[in-house]
Amino acid sequence: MKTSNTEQTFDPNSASEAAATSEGRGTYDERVNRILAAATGVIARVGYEKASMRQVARAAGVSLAGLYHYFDSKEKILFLIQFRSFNALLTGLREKLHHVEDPFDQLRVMVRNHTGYFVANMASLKVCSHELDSLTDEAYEETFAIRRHYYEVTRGIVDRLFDKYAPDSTLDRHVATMSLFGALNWLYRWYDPKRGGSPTALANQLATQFLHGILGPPPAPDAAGESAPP
Amino acid sequence: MKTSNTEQTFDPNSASEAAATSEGRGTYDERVNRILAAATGVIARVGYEKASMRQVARAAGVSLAGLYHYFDSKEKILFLIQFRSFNALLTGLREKLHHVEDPFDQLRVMVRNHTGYFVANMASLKVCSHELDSLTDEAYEETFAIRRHYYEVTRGIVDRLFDKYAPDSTLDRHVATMSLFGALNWLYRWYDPKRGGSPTALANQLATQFLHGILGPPPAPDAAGESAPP
DNA sequence: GATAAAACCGAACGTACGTTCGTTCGTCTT
DNA sequence: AAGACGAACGAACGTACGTTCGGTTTTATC
Repeated sequence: MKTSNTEQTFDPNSASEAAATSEGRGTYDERVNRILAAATGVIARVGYEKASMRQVARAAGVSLAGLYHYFDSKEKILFLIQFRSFNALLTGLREKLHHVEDPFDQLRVMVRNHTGYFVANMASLKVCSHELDSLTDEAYEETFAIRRHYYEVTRGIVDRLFDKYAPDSTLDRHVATMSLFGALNWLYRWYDPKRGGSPTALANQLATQFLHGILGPPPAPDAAGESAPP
Repeated sequence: MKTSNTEQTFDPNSASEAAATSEGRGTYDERVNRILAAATGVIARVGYEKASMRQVARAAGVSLAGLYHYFDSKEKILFLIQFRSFNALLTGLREKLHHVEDPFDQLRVMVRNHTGYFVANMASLKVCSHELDSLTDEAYEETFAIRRHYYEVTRGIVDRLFDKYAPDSTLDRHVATMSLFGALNWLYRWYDPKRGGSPTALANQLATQFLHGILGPPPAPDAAGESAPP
């Protein structure tokens, strides 16, 4: 009995209860993941609306009807791709933030986490950045909720940055946060891991630009000792 | 005889030779522009692939067949929307740059030009930012060429900024330029003119963040007199 | 008011899509 | 050996799409 995908709900927990019911070629979860990976590639290349289930089936090495044995619908495939990516981004970020205190370092952790996941899963994050509005109803609401959590965690870092290092700044914090997301979510349009610099250099530069951008030139060499970042 | 749209080429010059051959409801060009505006709204709302010619025709107040009297194909409609927007962005920027010398001010001009055109034509720029890869062959090449020119003008400003104010910076100038485009092209995802601040405040903040971001804190209060922006 | 061109439209054509149906083939369990 | 179930597939269904065709109405010119 398969637990999640053949049901009608949008519960994205994908682990089967039984570990390996059939070993024809990998477990059930492994076959799901392989098909999802193929679908991610196709959707990233041609876009969700233009990607046909026949294309996905061919790329995954199954028949068109076989595809529907694993997924209820085309939208469910997109939902799973997005939900898993956003979830990985968010939980990865929350874990890494536990070990860091200063908002200056937290911002660097956030940028490194995002670019790191991007470089390791370029197709997935392209689909996440480009197909934000392709889901409908509950599937949309559910991914939207995670994205809002991701925003709020990031916004919290930005708030603490302003409060600690630039409490008198007139910059709008929402605009600042969204400009950071813009720089990050635009990566899929131009970054080429073969030609661009190393992922770490990319993350460092994006974080540095953002930090200098909102903290600006130090007010003047006269204030108290807590005005300069460590 | 109509000059451009009914031909098979992708020449986007839209001015008819005869000023007003028909006055039923506006000139030929006015009718073309009204249909294009309606198409822009539909494509911005539901996406290019999902937008049907029937939907566009209904929004424009013409029949499905009547639509094909003005445009050869669906792709040509998207091409015209993108070509005209990119062209307006680029020529507007080039004009405004003529009166400005310092790269610091030039960058502010660029950001103001882009955000200003965005706020005045939100649907068009959403289509331009989101449907970059929906054109094929010559239509794609032609819009790609303008986008490259737009990049090169902006990159020139960034280069002069670095050369004049931060010649020893280790930041990658391509990454810096693309992060600026990311912040600008992501606007359509979140900026709401009713709730967000004024467009000028938005432009000022984005320009300030970018300038401080790449110029960083002044190296130290010991260098020569040309290290601080005017 | 006749004539020609432009403007416009209802109806259809062919195709590709997402999804479903009925069935077969193995492989477990009993 | 029998039964049950997961995995997989070929073929089809209904629909919506982009585009075209043949014709009618409107407008401009003489």
